[in-house]
Amino acid sequence: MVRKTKEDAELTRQRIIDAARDVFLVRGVSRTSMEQVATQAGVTRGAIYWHFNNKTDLLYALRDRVFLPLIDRMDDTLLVEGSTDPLTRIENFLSGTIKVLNDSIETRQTYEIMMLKCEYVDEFEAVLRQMISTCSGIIENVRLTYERAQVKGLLAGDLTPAELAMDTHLFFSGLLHMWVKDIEGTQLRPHALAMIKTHINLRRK
Amino acid sequence: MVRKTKEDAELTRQRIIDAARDVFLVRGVSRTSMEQVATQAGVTRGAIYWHFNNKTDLLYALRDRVFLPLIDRMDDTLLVEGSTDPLTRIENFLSGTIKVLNDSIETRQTYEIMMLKCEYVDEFEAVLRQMISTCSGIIENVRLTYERAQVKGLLAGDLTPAELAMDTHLFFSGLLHMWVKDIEGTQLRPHALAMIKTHINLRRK
DNA sequence: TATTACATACAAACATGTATGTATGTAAAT
DNA sequence: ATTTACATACATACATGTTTGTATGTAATA
Repeated sequence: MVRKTKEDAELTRQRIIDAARDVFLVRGVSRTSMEQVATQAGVTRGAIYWHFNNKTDLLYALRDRVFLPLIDRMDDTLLVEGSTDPLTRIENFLSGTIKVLNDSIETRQTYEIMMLKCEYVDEFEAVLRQMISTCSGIIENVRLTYERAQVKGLLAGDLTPAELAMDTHLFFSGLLHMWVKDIEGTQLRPHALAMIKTHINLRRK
Repeated sequence: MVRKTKEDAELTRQRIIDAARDVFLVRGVSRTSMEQVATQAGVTRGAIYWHFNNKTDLLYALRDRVFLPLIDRMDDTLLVEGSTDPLTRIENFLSGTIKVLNDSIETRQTYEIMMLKCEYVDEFEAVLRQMISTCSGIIENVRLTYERAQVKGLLAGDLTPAELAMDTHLFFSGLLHMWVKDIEGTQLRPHALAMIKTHINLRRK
């Protein structure tokens, strides 16, 4: 039994998180035992319990590693006025998220676990509430961006930015769910970016 | 131990399904033991195993009781030409599903269990595949209905019926997910019908 | 030396599926 | 109409296994 440096301990911790992700993906969170995670990580259960209080904490760590960077990215894409028009900024925000899903297997798998492989009961219901709260933030940012588009005369039809933002949010929420469910990546994934473009074009004058 | 008539046995079976739904909703499918379902149903585990092979079969029964009628309803609303125009038929199909969710606690709870309280692993992955297959059928029916709307000159913009059908499907998929997640029914549920109307209006000339 | 980052051992609880027991329904024979 | 044989619809008991969390041990770091 070899004690480690702090850096080594952190590597062990990350290795445990990676292992959890692998096993959660196959077995689902509830049916995964801590022994299985330990085996996958090449440590013992004692090590897991040193780093994490329980399975839920492990799942939190897994989730935070992926979702926090995504949320940080959101403000950059939507609210920072650059050379692109507001509608293109919304499109870039949506397609950027799809690109991250395409590029990062970690992100992809974490989404899949959160959407299809865990049950929102007990202490985990709070996570659902957080997700809904994050959605409210996103909707607000999209609404603000649609307002900018309206001011610039870019919007078709006579719907309000709030209505458009809600419609877009529901569209994108559905897209994410269907994207994740397209496990073999043949039915929806190849078309996701085109669908986003279509969606934005539907509201462009 | 009193043996029952066939009719009584069927009542026992339905009572077990109802009990399972109640317990699954609170504890999640995986964390629910068959003993808990038995207690809730007022029978013993032996009775459950008489009627169902295992927990997965019980979950199938629960699901089928709700989803089969919904799927049957689909063709009626979309494909049967009545006095209403095709866009209104799409709107009625979408809002009709929301109305069923509002009116039937059983439907509502089953959706919640299927979306938030179970993990799609092992034998249950097949259910996910079935759901995706059902979605394809819905998309096709919506596309056909959008085509009818196009022939009648009701569509705004220059998108194809296939593109519109896909956008609508993703919107509605997102709406269902967010609707189900609005557990306290205060954030999205009161506005769902209006959002559907908005969505359809966005494509009406 | 004290603390850390683990590994190993212990204790307890729970859950599943199956075997067996039992009372009653049902159809057929008398 | 009564009796019998069988099947049914459960309840109870059995057998087995797994999993969790915690206590304790241990080598290395700080």
